[in-house]
Amino acid sequence: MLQNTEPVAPAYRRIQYALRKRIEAGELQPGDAVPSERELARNNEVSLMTARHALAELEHDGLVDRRRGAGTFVSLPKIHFNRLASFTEQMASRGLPARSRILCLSIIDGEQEAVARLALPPHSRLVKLERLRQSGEQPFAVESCYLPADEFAGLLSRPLERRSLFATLEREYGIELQYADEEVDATPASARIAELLGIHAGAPVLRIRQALYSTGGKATLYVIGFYRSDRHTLQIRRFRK
Amino acid sequence: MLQNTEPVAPAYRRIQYALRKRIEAGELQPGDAVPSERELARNNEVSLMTARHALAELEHDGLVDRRRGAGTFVSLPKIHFNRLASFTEQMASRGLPARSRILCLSIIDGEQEAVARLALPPHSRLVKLERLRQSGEQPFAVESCYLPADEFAGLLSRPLERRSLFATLEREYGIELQYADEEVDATPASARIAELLGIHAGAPVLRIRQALYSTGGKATLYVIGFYRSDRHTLQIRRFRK
DNA sequence: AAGTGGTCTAGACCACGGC
DNA sequence: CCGTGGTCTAGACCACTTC
Repeated sequence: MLQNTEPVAPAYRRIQYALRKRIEAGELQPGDAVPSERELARNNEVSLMTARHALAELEHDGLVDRRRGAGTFVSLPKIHFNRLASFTEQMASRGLPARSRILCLSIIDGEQEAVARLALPPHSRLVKLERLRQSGEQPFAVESCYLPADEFAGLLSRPLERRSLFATLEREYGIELQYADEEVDATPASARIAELLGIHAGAPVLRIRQALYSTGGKATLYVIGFYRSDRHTLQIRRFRK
Repeated sequence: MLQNTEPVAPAYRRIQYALRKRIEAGELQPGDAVPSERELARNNEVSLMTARHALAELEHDGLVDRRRGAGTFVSLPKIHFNRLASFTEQMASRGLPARSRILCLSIIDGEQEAVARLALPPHSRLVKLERLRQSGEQPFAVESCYLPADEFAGLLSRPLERRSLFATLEREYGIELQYADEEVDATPASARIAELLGIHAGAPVLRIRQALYSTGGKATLYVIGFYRSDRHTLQIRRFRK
């Protein structure tokens, strides 16, 4: 007879989940000791190896530090370097007011560069969303996003004024963005860009071209942005190994 | 009586080491199956958990992929995105000829920005090394490096024309560079930079300021570089999580 | 069906840290 | 000294993939 086998999380996952929640809730602060392997084993009625597995993975994820002879401690909140974040998220993390104005939202064709970067057949139709990014009243970037029209034509009727594109893609389309490859260079502002950004034509702006990939390595979004370089610097951390 | 207890690597480390060597030697190619947990346990006379530990860490390090029911396989050689690399290394990885001309190598003081970024006392003396970077005969960047003069005055008599600064620091000074924080923006070329790079004054160039940190998070090297943006674009990969 | 990785047990001894 | 994490055993059952 078939049991009603609802999938149950492994013990070590449940232990991790409980600890994560206590850390996120602030009940366990950075530097605080978390329960030892033996304690976790007793309290959760699992063997030492299982409790150990839970803590070892948490350490690997950077949530805790383990010190032999001393214990396991909540680690300092890790700074996310090189994290792919939406404009809205970036501004929020700096405590700045984020606004954007939609300059263009339509279906286009003939954007060869975007089509190529999205690995689509030539002449594919695209949704184009162009926005002026502002911090308060100060404009500092013009960003154009391109997506395959086949899948995302519905975006034309979404409230993109109010909700971030990332959020819409993730919540309404179930898209899980994974990473972006970016190409950065410096270029003189065109007359149009200059006017939108309130600078002189020909002034240097930072140009960032991003191809964003979702689960499975599928290219789903291509973005070209022009940034006033007096109001925006790009921060990167690179590692030797 | 004290045994001659020469420290011996744990069993799982020895297993990892052996597998790593076989992979590096090309005996195990990407996609090839590596011995299963049970095989490793038998052959190395360890328990299953120990063999498992060895493979689990190798997976975590990205050397192998594990698939339940199928086996453990050598993973595709991972590409190092966002790797901190010297000019010499970067050019080599693209198969381009790298050259540089030293414009200035001396001890200076009064470079406040560099002093601040290196977290040194206000009027510290610095070694300044300024170089014109060329790919073949084409100049494409001017880079100025600053290091604390106290530690690195000896650089003045090193053969920096022939050997990369990174290599000199790593081999002769035992410095282990770990990571760099970079700030990128666009700026108009000054008259001097323009002349060196063979472009017009005021043309947009990419400005990259790097603080390089060695083991222990110590700031060791500060670099300001100006890059012709028609010959150099910066590539970054950002991750969502 | 045979083999694989995933989870887990109920112990053991060791090396190390802090008191 | 005691408690901590680090390593390890000799098994077990399960879920999954491959054939």
